[in-house]
Amino acid sequence: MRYLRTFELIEAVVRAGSIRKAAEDTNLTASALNRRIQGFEQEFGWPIFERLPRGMRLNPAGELLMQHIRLQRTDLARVQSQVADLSGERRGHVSIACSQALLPYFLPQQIAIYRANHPGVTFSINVRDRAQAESDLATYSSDLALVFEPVHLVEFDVLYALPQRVHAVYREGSPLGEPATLRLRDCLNHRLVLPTSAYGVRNLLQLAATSIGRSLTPTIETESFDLIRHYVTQENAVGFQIPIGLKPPGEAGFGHRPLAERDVRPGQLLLGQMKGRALPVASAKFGQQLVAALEGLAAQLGAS
Amino acid sequence: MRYLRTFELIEAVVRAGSIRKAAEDTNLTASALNRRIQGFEQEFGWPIFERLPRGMRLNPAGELLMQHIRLQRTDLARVQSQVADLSGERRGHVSIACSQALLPYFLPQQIAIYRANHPGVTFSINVRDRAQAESDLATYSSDLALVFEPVHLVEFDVLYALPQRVHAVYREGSPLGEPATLRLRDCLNHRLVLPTSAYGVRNLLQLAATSIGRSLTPTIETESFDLIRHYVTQENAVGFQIPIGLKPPGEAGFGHRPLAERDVRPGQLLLGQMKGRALPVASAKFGQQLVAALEGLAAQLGAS
DNA sequence: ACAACCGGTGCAAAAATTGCATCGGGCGTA
DNA sequence: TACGCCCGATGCAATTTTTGCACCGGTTGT
Repeated sequence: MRYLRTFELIEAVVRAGSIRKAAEDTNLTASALNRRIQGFEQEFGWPIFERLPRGMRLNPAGELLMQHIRLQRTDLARVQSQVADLSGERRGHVSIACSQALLPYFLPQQIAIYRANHPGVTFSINVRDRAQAESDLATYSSDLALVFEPVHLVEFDVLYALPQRVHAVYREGSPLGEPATLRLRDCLNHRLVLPTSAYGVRNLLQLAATSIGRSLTPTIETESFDLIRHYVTQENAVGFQIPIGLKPPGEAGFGHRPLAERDVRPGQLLLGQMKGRALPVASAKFGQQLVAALEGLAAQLGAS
Repeated sequence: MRYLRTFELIEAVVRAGSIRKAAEDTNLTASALNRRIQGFEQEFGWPIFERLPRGMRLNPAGELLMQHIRLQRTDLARVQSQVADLSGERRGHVSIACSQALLPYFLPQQIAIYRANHPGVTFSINVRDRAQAESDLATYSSDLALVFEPVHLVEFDVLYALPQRVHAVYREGSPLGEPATLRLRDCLNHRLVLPTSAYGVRNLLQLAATSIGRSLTPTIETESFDLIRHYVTQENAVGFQIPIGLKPPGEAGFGHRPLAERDVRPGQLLLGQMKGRALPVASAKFGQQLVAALEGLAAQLGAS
């Protein structure tokens, strides 16, 4: 869009940190770029950049303007998507920020189902921890977020909440599979493979451990849920996951079962979008599908 | 704003209904304007106008685009207002859609109070019936709406709700001033001066009359609340108003008192904005002041 | 002291926008 | 049926805007 060019240039300067570098990125001369920025500031009424000896940085007015630019861009995308929809084109793009737990089974399956009906729709899956996922929504980098135990919840519109108990993950044959109820204290006597504190599972465990006067001393701390799952098959250790990322115990290749609810409270897997935002058609519909799928899981849990 | 020029031109064409007329309004040639529209449509990807033998009309895609244009415009205004605010300028503009009942005393007083603290702020007061007020919000023509008994309430964010009983208005000395409680049936035996059915007061009365098996046959039906108030001093008739638009009975120059609640249910005077919208600083602050003022009135009613 | 950046500016070349003249087509009226 | 009127569209030249080039003054780090 030609008329958005000025905004693109402003964003380029923000990214590059200086006019000269941004000029290279945008195939323009520093002088031309400089004058467009100056021209915009004059029209806008206030400077939007601080001029530093080493380049340009947004001032507070500029930060406010950037919000506007982002909103403007995504709202245009929404309009175009709606227009495409009413033209019967059924194409579009879905951008979703999600926790790692959704990657192995849930999301691939849901995306495949959706794309079977709408082959013209493309997807971005942005793997984020729970704080990042929310800032993704706030900056319009993602349309939807599917995260476990988000942090802030302001500006976050919850579309669906699915309770998830924390599961312990262990090598088949481990004594952890034996007792009728799995208690946290039993797990803590094993070697621990834990996600970092950016993740909700760690957070829930931390709270639970503290309340029984224990501390969490992980043997392995990692950002990769995949590694947690696979490590417990190598060494006699215990990891923790939420069940949506796990196959049933029989098929998984390792054992897993929920921790007692009185020890570790269940967390919530939340599907949400940015508050008050009108989503592009494709994202809105995919969101509806996810809600239906999560409702199905909840019903299944309730039954079993 | 230079980069919004294309949008201005599109709006001019929408208003004028044809390129040639819009060209005159915008001091452009029909040819230049035509090519800008065509250029935009090409960039946008779809035509936004239907070409009729007698001119241009928006197609559905164009209607969607207009929403975007309006949002874009008002969001820019919000940013500029916020920037002005952080520059300490304390200027801005407040646009409010309101019922006639607010015009005589309430709004003038509130605006004066606000302007005493912020002389740089200007106001638009758009007098609207309750349906129009909501569409004003939806098209971003007004930032706030202060209306009695709105119709839809979707897309409407209620900032404050003040219950208002319907008052009968009558000439001083009228027998209506006498009974301990004023019943609707007593009023209906008088000549009636009623607002049209676009207004909430009429609506409440209609419901009440129907439920006691009576019908409303106005002697005078008008859109002017001012006329209602003044007419009852001329002829021995009864009008109806909400108290926020009336001085106390002693000072008003005519009598007024509430109808029995069991006859006519109280309506609600609602202060609201469009759902999910971030208001310009000046409007948001004026909204806060109105909330405080309405709370004051509610406390006063509760006490008396 | 010097090189390497930075943003800003005068001036001419390049590119986009605009105005003018004109075309073809639908619609109402005679 | 014919005519005038108003509509949007387009080729071409004039005009305005944007851009590139060369260069200035200033700060930072070596």
